[in-house]
Amino acid sequence: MDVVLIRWPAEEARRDHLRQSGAPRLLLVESGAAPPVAVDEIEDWIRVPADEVDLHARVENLNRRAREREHVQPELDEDGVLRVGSAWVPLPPVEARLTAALVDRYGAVVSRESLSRAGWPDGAPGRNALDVHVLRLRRRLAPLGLAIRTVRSRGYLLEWTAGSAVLRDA
Amino acid sequence: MDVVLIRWPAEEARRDHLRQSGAPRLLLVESGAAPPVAVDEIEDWIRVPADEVDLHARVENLNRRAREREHVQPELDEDGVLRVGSAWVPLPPVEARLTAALVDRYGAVVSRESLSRAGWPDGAPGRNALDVHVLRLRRRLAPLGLAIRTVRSRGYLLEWTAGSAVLRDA
DNA sequence: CGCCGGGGTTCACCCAGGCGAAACAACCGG
DNA sequence: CCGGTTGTTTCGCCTGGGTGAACCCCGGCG
Repeated sequence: MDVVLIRWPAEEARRDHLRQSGAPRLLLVESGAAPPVAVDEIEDWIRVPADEVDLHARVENLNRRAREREHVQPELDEDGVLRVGSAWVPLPPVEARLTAALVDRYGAVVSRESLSRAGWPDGAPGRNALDVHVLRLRRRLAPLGLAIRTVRSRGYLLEWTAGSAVLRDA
Repeated sequence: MDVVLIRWPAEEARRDHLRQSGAPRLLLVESGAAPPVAVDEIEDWIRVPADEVDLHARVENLNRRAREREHVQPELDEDGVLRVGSAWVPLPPVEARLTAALVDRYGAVVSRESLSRAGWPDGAPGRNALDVHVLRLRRRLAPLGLAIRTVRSRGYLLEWTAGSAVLRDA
C-alpha cells in the first residue's frame, strides 16, 4: 500500500476516490492554493516545489501511520457503526449483520452459508444477494483499511488491506 | 490544550518534555536540518521560514486531532447555552433538549425515538418535526465545529467536524 | 490447446422508504 | 408590531435492498 502523490487542488476528484479505497495520500499543494483540511489519519500535504528530503519524510510518516492502523481491532456496535480507531462507518442493517459475522470470526474464513444465515436469519433471498452485499460491503469497508478476501468455494474472510499473507491467529 | 511551537532541532529537549505531558506540538524545522520522525499523532512539523497560512493550517489540524484524542466534548448548561472552548450558542428549548440527549451520549448513536422523547417529553408532534429540528440544529452547531451525522434507519450521532472553523488561537 | 462450466464479481436497473430542505402558517414574548 | 421559535406540508433526492445479466478467472476435459 504505497502513498499516492496528488496535485492539489487540481486532482481533487482523484483524492476523494483514493480516500474511498483507503489509500494513504500526500497532497502536493500548488503555490497560491489553500492547504487542504485533513479528511482522515492517512492524509498529509506539502507545499510545492518541495525539498526532496522533506517530501520523503512525509511519505514515510504516512506509511508508518497506515501500518499502525493494522494493530487496532475493528469494533462493531449495536447500532450498526463499525469503528477503527477514530474512524467509523455506518452500516445498513443487512451489511451490519454480515459484518458482525465477519468480525466475529475475524481473520478466519466464514462460509457463504454462515454469512447468508447471518444476513438473513429467516430465509435468504436470491443466491446473488449475498454477492452483491459483499461487493457493497467491500466498498464501504475500504476507507477503514479493511478488506474482504475471497477464499474460492470456501467463503470470505476479513483482514487489513495492506496485510500480507501472514496468519494472525487469536 | 494549545499547540506548542518548537524550534527544531534546537529545542529537542523541550519537545520530549511536552510529549510526556501529552501536548500537541508543531516543530519549526530550521533550514538545513533533517525533518523529525513523528513520535505520535499529535506532532507535526513545518519548514521555516513558512507561510503564515500554512502554519495556521497545521496548527488547526493538530488542535483537531488533540481534541479527538482527549475525548473533549461540548457542554450544555441549564440555560440552554452550548459551549465549546470559548465559543458558544444559545439554543431554544426544544433544540436544547435534543442537544442534551446528543451530548449525553456523545459520539454514540441516538435513536430517533430517544431524540423524540427527549425533545417532547409529553407526546411528539408530527413525524417530520424531528427532521426539521435536526436540520435547524445542524445549522446552529456548524459554526462551533460540531456536526450531527445521520446513521440511516438507526438515528443520529454528534461529533466534531473534520474541517472545523473553530479558532482557539492565542 | 482451446472449449466449457462453475464460482465470483460487477453493473444496470428497479422499488420503497428514510431523510433533507424549503416554504408556509401559527405562535409567543417583548 | 416584530423577530425568533415551533410545527406542518410537500417535494424530491439519495440510499438500501433485491434481481437479472454480462463478464471474468480458473480448472477440467475432450
